[in-house]
Amino acid sequence: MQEILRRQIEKIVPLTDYEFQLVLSYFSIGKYKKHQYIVQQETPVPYVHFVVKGLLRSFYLDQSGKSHILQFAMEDWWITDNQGFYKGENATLNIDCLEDAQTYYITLENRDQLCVALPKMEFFFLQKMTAGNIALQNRILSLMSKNSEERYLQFIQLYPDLIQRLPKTLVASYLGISRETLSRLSH
Amino acid sequence: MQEILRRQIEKIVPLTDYEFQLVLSYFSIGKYKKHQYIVQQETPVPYVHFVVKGLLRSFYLDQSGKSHILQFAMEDWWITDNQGFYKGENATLNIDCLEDAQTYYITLENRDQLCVALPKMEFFFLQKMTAGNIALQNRILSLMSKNSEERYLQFIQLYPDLIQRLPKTLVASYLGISRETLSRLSH
DNA sequence: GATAAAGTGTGACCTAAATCACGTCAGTGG
DNA sequence: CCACTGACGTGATTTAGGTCACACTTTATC
Repeated sequence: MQEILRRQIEKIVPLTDYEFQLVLSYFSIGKYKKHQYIVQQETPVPYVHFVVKGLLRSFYLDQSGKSHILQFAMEDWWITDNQGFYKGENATLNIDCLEDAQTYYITLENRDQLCVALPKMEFFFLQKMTAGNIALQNRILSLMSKNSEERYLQFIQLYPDLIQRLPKTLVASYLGISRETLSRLSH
Repeated sequence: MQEILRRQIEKIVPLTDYEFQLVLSYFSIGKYKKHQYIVQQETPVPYVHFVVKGLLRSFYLDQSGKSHILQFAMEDWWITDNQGFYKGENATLNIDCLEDAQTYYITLENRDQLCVALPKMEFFFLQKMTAGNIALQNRILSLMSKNSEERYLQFIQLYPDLIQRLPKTLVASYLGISRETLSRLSH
């Protein structure tokens, strides 16, 4: 179970058994049930979560009550409200579980201390953050330059494994289109 | 001129004079004229640029020939094609100068070596990347949840200094709306 | 195993924004 | 000083996608 985290880190920096145990010692384990919230708008965001099992989503509720999915996170993904977590502000997003889930979570203080104890972890986090940036930029360009169908096809291609676990309603909300429009696309 | 870079770094990590000279030694200075390209689609992306003077933009040309502005960069901002630069791929974006410009630029190898020579710089880059992530996520939510007018007003509010230096055509292209629609907004 | 709650498809209609097509004006460069 | 280019506004028309309203099916839940 912890191997999944180790494997991800080792794709970027090698770790001895001892070092990995050290890494782990900064994390806690959380178990959550479907529909459970782990971050709620207007409340603090103490943790970033590494998903070990299950499926979560972060979403924004706009003034008119519509929800917009910013991110999904299944096994091997990280999730939090970045703005709240890194700037120490209250959440603007909600995060809840689409399936029963288990995560390793860490506070910002612990993350920073981990980087002091094991400096190569800072490089790991920098690489992850960089990869996140690239993905976000591509999503922006996709929103600006592609129509609904093209975005849907791109999503299928990028996340073939995710799509099987998601109702189309949620995919639509991620793509920024209505449920009905998506329904009409998949003939 | 170099003070602008020093001030930005020192907002995150303190530097001695010696350390700052060390930092600088990894950068080169580039001067560019209005309309000049510093990154071109389908070619390598050797540098990330810190803008010291002037104004640049990165944009994506889609299949139909429409251009979509991903980012502006004026003094005190960083700019590159992230995907090309960090993954060592050819550019998918173009970057050109909207005004005569001057930058400090650095290769990925030099950045990494700088972080070895002065580890706190890695923390600096991590913080910058994190801030970038937050901004990108907010932009995505804005694209998904706001209409043209709301996005325009938000832009004015976020970048009051930028807007004075930009023709509305380019602002429209950044916001993902047509020139004409933007024109009709500002009554 | 009954009842409720999600998920999905589809028709009818509406609307924000794109597109096309002008005209005007300012700046720039030969 | 003239010609060209880019910026900007504005009308007329089109269109992708949103919204509303139903029906039907599948999945949870007590």
